[in-house]
Amino acid sequence: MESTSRIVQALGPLDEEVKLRCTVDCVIFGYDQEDLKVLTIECNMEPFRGMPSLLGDFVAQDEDADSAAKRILKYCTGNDEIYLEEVKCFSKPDRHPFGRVITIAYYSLVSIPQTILTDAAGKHLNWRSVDEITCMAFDHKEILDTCLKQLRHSLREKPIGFNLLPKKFSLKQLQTLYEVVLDIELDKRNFRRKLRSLNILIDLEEQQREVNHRPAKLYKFDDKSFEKKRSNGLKFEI
Amino acid sequence: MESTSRIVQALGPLDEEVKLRCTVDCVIFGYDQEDLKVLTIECNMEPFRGMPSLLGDFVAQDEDADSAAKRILKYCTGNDEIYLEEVKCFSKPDRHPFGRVITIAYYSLVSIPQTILTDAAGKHLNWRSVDEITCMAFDHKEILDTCLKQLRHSLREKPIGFNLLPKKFSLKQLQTLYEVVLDIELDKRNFRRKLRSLNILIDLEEQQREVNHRPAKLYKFDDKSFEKKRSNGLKFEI
DNA sequence: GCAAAAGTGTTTTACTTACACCCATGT
DNA sequence: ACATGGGTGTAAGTAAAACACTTTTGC
Repeated sequence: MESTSRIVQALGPLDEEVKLRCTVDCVIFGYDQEDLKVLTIECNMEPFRGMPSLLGDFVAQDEDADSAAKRILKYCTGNDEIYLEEVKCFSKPDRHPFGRVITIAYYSLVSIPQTILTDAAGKHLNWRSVDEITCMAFDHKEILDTCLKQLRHSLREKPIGFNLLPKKFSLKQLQTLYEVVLDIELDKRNFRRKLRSLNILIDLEEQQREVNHRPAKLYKFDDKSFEKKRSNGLKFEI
Repeated sequence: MESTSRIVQALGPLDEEVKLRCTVDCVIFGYDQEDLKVLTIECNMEPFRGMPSLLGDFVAQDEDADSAAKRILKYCTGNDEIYLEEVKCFSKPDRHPFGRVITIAYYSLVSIPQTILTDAAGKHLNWRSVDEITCMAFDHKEILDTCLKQLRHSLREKPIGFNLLPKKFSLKQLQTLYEVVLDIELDKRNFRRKLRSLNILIDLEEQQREVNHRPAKLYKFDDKSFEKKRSNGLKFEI
């Protein structure tokens, strides 16, 4: 630091060299009742050509980072009412071969069967199992790992798992989701008791159809009720 | 989004207008056995002249955001071995009167009596009680509030409170710290039992001196032992 | 009627909460 | 000897964990 004034002024007029590019990258997690997947696009830039890349773009002049992330979600899925959480800024000086670029990383959560990838994007987009991705363009593998860690943490302390399921889901589907993403085993009866006690599910009085076994009851997440309970001190924890 | 290629390429050569300035702001929390305080500097820029401002600076060409934050800590305190946590990116297009500036906000934790503010910075720096700050330069009040919320959250789930105390501290000091920062009351015996069970404190077999009552035993935080226990699944929670 | 998954209670154990007295030091 | 805060244990209540059988549907 050259002088006090830099810090004192904090933000005075400066020369060009401190300007840099800023992007957002979205780790779009998807779930299809099997695997946790992540949406990738094939990179068409050397030296990463052909490698899977996260979905990202520059932050435009007239938008903030959140808006840029939502724009990407809308672009890929036609929808921007999607759970979105900022995770971390990646800013190593040499992280991008084309020059100084910092990236705000986000993750978001969708149910794969309920998500229609838009035509324009669809041609290039792939859902890949997070377990199977070993190598990605840029530092995207590091971003993915960081976001996955954050997802696992948030999943245990906030009721966000529902975003990975269809609007209507069975308790078994919900339990399996937690087991798959967190790589743990849960006791069926204890899991159900816990959710019953939280009182954040609405019984749709509807059943699964066309399953060759006893059909499960369907529920939806009662987000309004949860918000009310949370402000009264309800602690969600799986 | 104009075209697929922006997202596909993710980061191609672009014109100048997407470049912007990036700063870090540090919410340096300090504790003096009384109040939670935050380090501020008097803003010398219109239209915020005279108002308290957080400590911040531009991210330099050859450093990442973490390094910039550490540089600020070193500049203010002569020390960069300080607890530091990234919180959020602030990026509204109109947040800064001098043009497009995005800011990565961090908070850090120090014990005020153990912290010597460096001469150069000292002239302009003030510790202010977080309760008493109503108005700050730029969007720094919003940044402070966000970081304070994050601190309160992290304090309950990670053993970081020690960073606000001297290296040697009594159990009473530790309890009071939690009570002050979280604005709650804790039961003395239950608090002590919990810490004993976590087994993350080292009894220094030393006592307070020059107090006009029974002297308290002094402890230090056993960070190495905690890291070992944490990787074996120990959950810290106050 | 059989295969396949849904649904349901109880007991044991661990953790959390509430609570009151004696102890060591300085003055 | 007294004022001040330091230090300790127990009992009751609540939440977590472990565990097995009956029910409903499709074929």
